Amino acid sequence: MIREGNRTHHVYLVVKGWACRYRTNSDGKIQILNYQIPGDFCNLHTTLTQKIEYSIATLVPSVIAYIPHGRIDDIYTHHSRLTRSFNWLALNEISILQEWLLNVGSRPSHQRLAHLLCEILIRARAAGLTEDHRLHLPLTQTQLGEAMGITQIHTNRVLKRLQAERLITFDDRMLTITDWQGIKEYADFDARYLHLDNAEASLVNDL
Amino acid sequence: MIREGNRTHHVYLVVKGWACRYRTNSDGKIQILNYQIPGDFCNLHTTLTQKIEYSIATLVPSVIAYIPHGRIDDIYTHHSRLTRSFNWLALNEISILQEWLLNVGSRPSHQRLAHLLCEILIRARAAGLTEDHRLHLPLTQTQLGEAMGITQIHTNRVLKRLQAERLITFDDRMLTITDWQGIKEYADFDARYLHLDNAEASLVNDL
DNA sequence: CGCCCCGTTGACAAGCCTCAACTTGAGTGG
DNA sequence: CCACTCAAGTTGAGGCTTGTCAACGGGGCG
Repeated sequence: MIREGNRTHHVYLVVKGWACRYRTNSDGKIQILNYQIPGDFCNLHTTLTQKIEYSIATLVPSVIAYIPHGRIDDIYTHHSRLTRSFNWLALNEISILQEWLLNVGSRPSHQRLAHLLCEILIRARAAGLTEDHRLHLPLTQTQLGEAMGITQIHTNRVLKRLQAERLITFDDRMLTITDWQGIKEYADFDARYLHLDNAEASLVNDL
Repeated sequence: MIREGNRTHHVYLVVKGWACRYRTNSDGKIQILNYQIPGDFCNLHTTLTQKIEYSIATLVPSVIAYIPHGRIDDIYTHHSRLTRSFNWLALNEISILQEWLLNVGSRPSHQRLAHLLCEILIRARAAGLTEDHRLHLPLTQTQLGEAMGITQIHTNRVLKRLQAERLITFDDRMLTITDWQGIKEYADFDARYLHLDNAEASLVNDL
């Protein structure tokens, strides 16, 4: 959708599908910075600076809403309640990024994957994408690895391990958490950082 | 200064000294999320939710300004220009966190350290803490390691390596970048993500 | 003097990466 | 309908990076 370094005059909102924000370093390695599911903005940054410092890609065919910057500027100047909501979204992104940094910086790969899957399940559930503890997860092992800073091959081995420990099953893009309490403890996962009790969804409806 | 999970009624601003935000996982490992130098806010988060999800500590004896939340709320409702500045600060923190995530997730430890030192030099320079390419850096090897997700022992080895490659010297808390162009290329460092050309400092003066 | 924090160094082990080969399934073109 | 290609996944062997454990030195401070 957009490449690092370009300019854009729109903010992108995922309506349907999956997208991700990522950066590449000079070795060509990709680091995924966050996933976006329906209801998530991809590039809040560009509401204040038009230059974009990361790339955005859809991971499956998706429906994306384009919101012109002028519209956002309008909100900033005339709707203080909505402006606070935007601020809230930015701070929420900080929370998630901090958790990812903790995850990548301090947990071994099996806990790292378990933690990522926990986050994905909770966020997907909030977006209405789950049935019980099942979820269509359209990510390849490569893309999961890029979010955790490990290779696709190692992601494969760690996925096998989580399945062998009877915490999940993952076949044909269908993820099932078979032991939610177990994986939460295994991953040291605490959902509070996602702030899902707050009314972030209302912002989307107001637009 | 504050521990994870507490509540606070103030936003902290570093006036003099060094502080850091960090999280600990259940193994007791610490991950530093950002350093704060004079002019930096420690906990913008608490402007919207009073619960704090990370700990904050000073790294040297420091001077910290306490700004009551009421004051910030006042700004949100009456000063739209300043509100935008706060929003800008939040988005800037996102930029830095994203860069840290890229650093920890995709670079080997020697590049990781080099990149961190580049960032520190640039930010310290903007805060007027440098003389030329020298800087009093009051961080222990343990604290540097906690920002990069590596152990103190390995940090020691990597520091030696950067010195052996004649990129830096670091003795008695005095850091000198002896080859700025060299270390930038070595670390794959591009300062744009810090947004130092923008007028973030003006916010502090206005308060 | 003794204690503690910080840094230094070495030996060894574990985790993860790289390289490589192979399988499967979906899509494409003859 | 079949051959071919390509993306995704699987598996094994070997090596590099980083962690762990342990010991030691120096400096600040009670």
